[in-house]
Amino acid sequence: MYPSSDFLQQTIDRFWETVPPVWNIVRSNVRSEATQQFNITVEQFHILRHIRRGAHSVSELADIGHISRPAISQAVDALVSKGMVSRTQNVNDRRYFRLELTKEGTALLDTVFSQTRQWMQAKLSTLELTDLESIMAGLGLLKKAFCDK
Amino acid sequence: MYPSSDFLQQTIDRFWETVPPVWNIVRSNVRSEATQQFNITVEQFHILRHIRRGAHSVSELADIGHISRPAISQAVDALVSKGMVSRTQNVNDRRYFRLELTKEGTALLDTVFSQTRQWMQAKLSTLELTDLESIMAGLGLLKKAFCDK
DNA sequence: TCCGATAGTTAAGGGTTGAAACTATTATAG
DNA sequence: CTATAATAGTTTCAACCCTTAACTATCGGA
Repeated sequence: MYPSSDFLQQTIDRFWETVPPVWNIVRSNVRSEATQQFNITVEQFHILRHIRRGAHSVSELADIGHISRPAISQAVDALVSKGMVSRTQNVNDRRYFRLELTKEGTALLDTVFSQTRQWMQAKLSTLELTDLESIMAGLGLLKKAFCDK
Repeated sequence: MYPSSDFLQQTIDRFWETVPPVWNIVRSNVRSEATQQFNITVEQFHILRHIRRGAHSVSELADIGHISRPAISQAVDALVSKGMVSRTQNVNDRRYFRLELTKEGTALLDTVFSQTRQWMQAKLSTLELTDLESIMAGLGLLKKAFCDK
């Protein structure tokens, strides 16, 4: 047991007192932006984000977001009927449907994301550069510990 | 603009690619532990945790978790009817109801939390002590930036 | 050709959520 | 000492999310 078990405990406690509340705060900010202006839910916003970042299928989205495929499928369906995402069947392997953002979807994502970014910037701008570096490093390690392999 | 705007962007990007997936992973782990053994949902687990940490009213729980009072109220209700939480009216100010864990609630929380902790320990034990310190620091700053004031 | 794997969907059921309106109780202003 | 405002908490409601299980369609290899 390399890292002292005590310190591990404290880190886990810190996780619990930080991640859920912070995520709820960010989430409700996104919700108010996205819902009021575009009638888009937070989960749908997530999906738009991931599609732009290169996830082009339901399964990929499910893997990345660690959510079940049916959940993704339903959300994508909503986005397609809203005209934010297009779904085109692959010709070579017809099991695949390639998801792409439409022009409207891109515009929506740009708007909501830049508003959210601005809000997050305001929050984070209370910190020094070294603090940001610290957050960057900490999150990177957290991601590594939980998401890798 | 002290911290370079660029680095701020990168930090925000890192946030988005880390927090939601990590939280989903942890969430589904808790869900499978708590649901299968005790028929308790993740949100109810949260509430038990916070009550033990000293939140003894619906409003406090709502503030801490950044969730609406009605949502808390309903979840607490479920926990009371499951016998995990007791609700007693304050004699001096009868608007208040003090929430406490019952013996069963404490036992449940102990079990689920220790299982979750074990699982998280396994994940985090791939890291060095300095990495843990880094996570601890980063999360602390994140909490400060988003939750304070 | 048949069987197993893969992509995705549908169906059903339980939970969550926030807004708005409501009750009950206490504090405060006049 | 009332009228009013503030606070704690609940109920209702409508929309939503997620999971499991079962299903369709398609592909790939034995």
